[in-house]
Formats: sequence, C-alpha cells, structure tokens
Amino acid sequence: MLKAQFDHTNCSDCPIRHRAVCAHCDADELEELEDIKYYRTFEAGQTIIWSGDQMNFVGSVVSGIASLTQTMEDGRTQMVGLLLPSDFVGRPGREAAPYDVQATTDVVMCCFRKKPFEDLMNTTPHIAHRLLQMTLDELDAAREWMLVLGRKTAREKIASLLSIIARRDASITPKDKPASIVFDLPLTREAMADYLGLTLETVSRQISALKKDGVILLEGKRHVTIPDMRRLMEEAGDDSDGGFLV
Amino acid sequence: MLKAQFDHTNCSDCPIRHRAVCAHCDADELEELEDIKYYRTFEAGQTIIWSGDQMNFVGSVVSGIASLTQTMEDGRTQMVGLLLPSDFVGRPGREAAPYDVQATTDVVMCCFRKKPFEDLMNTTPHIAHRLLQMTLDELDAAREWMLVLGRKTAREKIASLLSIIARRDASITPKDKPASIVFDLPLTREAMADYLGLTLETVSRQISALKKDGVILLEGKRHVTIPDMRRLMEEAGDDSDGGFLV
DNA sequence: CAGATACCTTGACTGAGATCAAGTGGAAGC
DNA sequence: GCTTCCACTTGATCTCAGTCAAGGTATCTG
Repeated sequence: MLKAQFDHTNCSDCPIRHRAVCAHCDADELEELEDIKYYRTFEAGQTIIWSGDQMNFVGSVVSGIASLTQTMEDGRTQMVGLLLPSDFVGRPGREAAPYDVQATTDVVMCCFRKKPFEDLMNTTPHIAHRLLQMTLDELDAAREWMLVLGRKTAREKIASLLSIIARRDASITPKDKPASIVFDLPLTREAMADYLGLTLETVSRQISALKKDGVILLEGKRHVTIPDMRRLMEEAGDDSDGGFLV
Repeated sequence: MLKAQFDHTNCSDCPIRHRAVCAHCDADELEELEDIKYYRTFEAGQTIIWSGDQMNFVGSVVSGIASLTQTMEDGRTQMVGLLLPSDFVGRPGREAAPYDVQATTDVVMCCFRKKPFEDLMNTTPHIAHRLLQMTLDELDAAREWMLVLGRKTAREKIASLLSIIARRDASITPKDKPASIVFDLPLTREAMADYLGLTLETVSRQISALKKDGVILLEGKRHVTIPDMRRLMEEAGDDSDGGFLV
C-alpha cells in the first residue's frame, strides 16, 4: 500500500534539495548531513510524533503531506500547521513535542538525530540561517491563518484554504497558465474542518455552495478546478493581488 | 502625557538585557550593538509600523505593549500578536512589513537600523541563535492561539486571554504567592475583541459573566483579581498544569 | 454477491455570538 | 457645573454555523 516515490538516497538527487533546511549548504556541509540522516516512511493516517513525547529526531518532509494538530481534553481538535514537502519538523533546543504530527497522506521524511543536528547547526551558519528564514515564513503563515480563523465566514474560510492549496500547486506547475488551476484536495472534509475551525458538515455545505455558484468545479469529491483564480481570491476576502504564503 | 520609564542609555542597565535578542551577547558584541542602536518612544494608540511599509529598522520592545494586527478591506481586524517587553519587532531579510504594529500603551523601543543589524547577525551567532529561539517561541504561541481562535467558546477565549496576561505578570512578580493574582488589563474591550475574534459586546458580556460566577473579581473596568488560578485555567479549557507561553 | 466501512451530502432544528440600540459612569474641557 | 466624549454595559433580536439525523456512494471483505 505504501508506494513511496522514494528513489534517491543521496542529497544531490533530492527533490527538496533547494528548498529544505539544507538549501544553502555547500558540498562539504551536505556531506556532514549525509552522515547523520536517515529516511523514514509513514502511511496515511499514522501519527509521526505524539504531543508531549520526547523528540529524538528532527527532519524534513520529502514527499506527502503531514499536519500539526492540537487536541483539547474533550476532543475538540485544531490543525495548526500543514507540512508540505521541504517543510521542517521538530524544534532544535526543545525536548518534548508541542503538537501531534500526523501523516495526512503517505509521507517520506528525511530525519536527523536531534543531538548531532543541533551540534551541526552550531557550527554551520548556513543551516541555522536557513532554519531562521523558514521559521519566520511559518510564523507569517500562522498569523495569516489567525485572521482566517478569527474573522472570516465559513465560505471565506473554504475559499482561503482552496486558494492556499491552489497557490502551492501553482508554484510547482508552470506559471504561464494562470487561467484555470486543477488539483486534487489532499485533505478529507474532516481534516479541512479541523484546519478551518468548522464542522465537517459546514465544510461540505460550503463546498457545495461554491460549486453551485461556479467558483469551483468538482469532479468526484476531491478533484477541483478553479476556473478563475481572481474570483476565488475575492471569495476568500483577500482582495486581488495581495500575495501570501503557504 | 508620555511619561516613559526610560532612564537608561546603555545596555548594561537595560531592563530587558537578559531576555531580548541581545540576551546571549558578550561584552564585545554588546558594544557593537550600542553603536547602531537608538531609542524611540510611541504614544498609546500610535502606529509604529504600517503594513506594507518599507521597514528600515528592527528592534525590541523595552517597555509598554504593542500589537500586531491585520485588517481586511471591509474593516474586519484581527490581532495576530501581542508584543511585550523584550519581544522583537521586524524581520531581518524582508523588505516590507506584513502587519500593522501599534502601540497599545505608551511604548519605548530599542531600535537598530536594519542593514547594520543584518550584517551583525551574520557575524554574531549569539544574536542569530537567540533570534531563532525567540521566533520558535512566537511560533508556538501563535499556534496555541490558533486553537483558541478556532475551537474555543467566547467564555473560554476570555479566560484564555486572562490567564495569559496573569501568567506573564506572575513571571515578573514573586512566584511564592500563587494564591491570588492581581493585575491591570492592558487592553481595551475592543482590543481584546480583536485579539479573540469576538465583538466588544461579547467580550463585555463574558467578562461580566466570569465576574458574576466568581472566577474573577473586578475593581473598576480594568483592575482584575484572580482568586483561584486553577479555576481560571479550567474555564479556559487548558486543563490543570499544561504550561504554555505568552 | 451481501455486508461493512469510510467518506461525503443534505435537511431540519437549535443556539452562541453578532448586530442594533439604548444607557451608564467617569474623566476632560469649557 | 455642565457638556462632551470615551470606554464600557446591558437588552432585544437576528443569523450563521453547529448539532442531530438520515441517506448516498465507492471501496473493501468474506
């Protein structure tokens, strides 16, 4: 069942080589990383790290999608981060994990044992610097999301999520066709609800409404076409051009 | 009107010396910082940085409280960060500011011109490392807040905010009296609403309700006493001991 | 093939919080 | 002392999203 697209073993062939925490490393530094890295795969639905657990590794998502979630005692859950390929997992300098990390799809991770990685960080400014930039980007994304959670309507929330996923895909697929964007939703309705602070019924209703109004086209339950990205952005409440990040 | 508690000019006397971005700097490094630093004061209500503006400085909050806010075209606003003394403002490596930064109370900032600070960061691992830790802390706080915004009830939101403010004060005032905590709210009802994703009427109603139920005591509109911190934490939905940061 | 399961949709009703509106209390200004 | 203003409170009503419930569809299993 786990058919990981996982056919490289050294960093130079790595699909996230130029975007992950190792992006700015030179050949020597990469060699040091090679020594402490190992790959792990996780099936969709599996928990990668439990909140409160000791973290003994950090690493990068190579392929697939993982999510960070917080859960209250009574079961209410909120997704607080979506980890895409090249995103970093774990926190140098902290013992215990603050959130659950779950594999939303099948996931391949490039892991580093925590202690050696921390040592390497202290001697390799390229890594520390890159990690700071990535963390600042994540902080911006988290704050962007706070606006979505705090002030947007259900319809705007769905549109916001779709536009984030669409934009991510757009950055991977050619940019010269901004006309119509096509992608598969990597999340179930329930996962979307957890991300958006909604119930899955509301998610379903709003997706149906956006479909009825022609903002999106649906084929099956997951295959989405955005005929007019500008229209979607308006529905999301992010007027026009304002670019924000995943 | 602006009576800044601002009676130091060199770093060794600085009240945030041990907690700000300069915390780990040694004497030599501090001297370099002294050369590029300058102080600015802002009155309550003043905007320190406008979203989209070129940022030509970064810096630390020395005293007072500032807030990061995002605003939609139709006027809906969401506060996405609360900056307390020692918190860092600005983002090395980015040109434009992503949010408005506003002085909630009178604020004193220790500013560094951006370019020299970036240069210094590249040559001073102590600063870069400290900034990474602070950014990771802020990211944790932002994600904690996402749970509040996405999944908590109005009453729980208010209790969460009060417990954050109480905990911050507790970390400044002596710890040996966990029995009853007293502080002044540094935010208007409207600012609380913007932070919590509520309306100011709902904030007012829930504060009244918590008062009526004996969870808090109010003297005037701003002076709060928490007779039983554990009770407040329960109301916030953060069961018992689970510690989280400002 | 029947039955189970996971994921999704839709409908009817409810309720928490928003909205609209009026009023209170205290400080500042004339 | 009176007015004005601002921050806040309280009440009445409305509405959006939650809750509860039923049903649909595709995939998997024995």
